[in-house]
Amino acid sequence: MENTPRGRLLAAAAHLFRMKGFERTTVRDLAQEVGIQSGSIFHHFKTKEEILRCVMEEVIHLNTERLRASMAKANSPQEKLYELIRAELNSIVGETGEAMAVLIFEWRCLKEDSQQYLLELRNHYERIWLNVLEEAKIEGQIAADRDVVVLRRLLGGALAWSNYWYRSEGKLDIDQLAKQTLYMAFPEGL
Amino acid sequence: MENTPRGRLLAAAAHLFRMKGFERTTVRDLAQEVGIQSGSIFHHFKTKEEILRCVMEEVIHLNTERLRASMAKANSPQEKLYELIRAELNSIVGETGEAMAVLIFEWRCLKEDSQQYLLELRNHYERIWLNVLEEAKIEGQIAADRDVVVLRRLLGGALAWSNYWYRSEGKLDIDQLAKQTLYMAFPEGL
DNA sequence: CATTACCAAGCAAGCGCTAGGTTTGTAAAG
DNA sequence: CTTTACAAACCTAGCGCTTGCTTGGTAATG
Repeated sequence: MENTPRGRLLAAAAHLFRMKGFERTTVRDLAQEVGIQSGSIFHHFKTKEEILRCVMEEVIHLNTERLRASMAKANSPQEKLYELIRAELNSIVGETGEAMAVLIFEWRCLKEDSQQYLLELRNHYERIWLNVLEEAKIEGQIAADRDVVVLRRLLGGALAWSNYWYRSEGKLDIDQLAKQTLYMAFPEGL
Repeated sequence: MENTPRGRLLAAAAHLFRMKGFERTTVRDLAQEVGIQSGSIFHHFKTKEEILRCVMEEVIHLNTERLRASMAKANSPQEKLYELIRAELNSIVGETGEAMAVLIFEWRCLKEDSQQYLLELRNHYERIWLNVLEEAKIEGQIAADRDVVVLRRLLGGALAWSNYWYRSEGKLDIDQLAKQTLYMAFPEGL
């Protein structure tokens, strides 16, 4: 996030929303976190909900870009699968982890139209995944009788969950976890 | 849930908390759902938080029992793994699905001591899983270089996620999904 | 001298929860 | 049977507090 008043607010919001949840975080909490008065927030954002939407929008954009970048350096389908997993894992347990958790947990706090808009962004992200999975299936890295959509959902859940339990200070580093996940999801490819 | 005023309140609470979240659900919403006045709720529960705790407590107990029951009819480690997956999947996408989602999403709304108490119940549940996984590893159904705790977490995430996307009306039934999950997680055993 | 960033004060609405009284179901006592 | 007793279930009314947000103004920057 940029070091503007707006950027600082979004960073603080991601942190507080993650810790306490959107509803339990008051605009006064948020204001205190960045050292301004609660009313001043509404100079930067129209509503509290807009802050949430911006946090989510930003993290989706960031991670879609990350996913694209990781595809650039991968060649074989096998390598692509590993890089996808590693990229998503980094999104979830890395710097953007708080915002990712917010994206998942505070979804219901958005109004209908915000949900619709973000859903489209999210679909672009998922398309990247599905394209690679379909390609890998054609090339035989994934067994013919497996549904790639179901596979993506199972895998997405497994990865998303790591936000809950994974701590980078532990003995398991991200690349190891990515390998374990790859091994779990794509035994045929190894 | 029993058909008592209390039971009806808990069922309605699970439903509303799932749809709107704990904070966004007011005691007035809840009262309207069961057809009483908002003040009457506090004849049955001391606080709103207690309602949440009871919903969670009940679903953990229910599912632990379900897990135990499913173990009773399984023999081989392989069969046990399948039954565990099937049981957890039924907890997540079946009747208790709403309460399960509440357990996951509204955790932060609990006070510290409620969290501590429920964590212990949750640990009993997880122990059943880990015992079976460790047994399966000893018997060679799980490769020696795989960490069963990590495996359980990946698998737990994949299953929990199904609460998001799985609809029983679709073409994929629960047993099929359980098989796909088993296949993903334990390729060695097949 | 406009734009951006902020403060101070407070409003209207909604919140969880309480107090005190009323109804309803049940079962023993007369 | 009827009466009495009593607790569980519920209602009415509203208190005290917090919430998101507004308004009208000030200070600093370029």
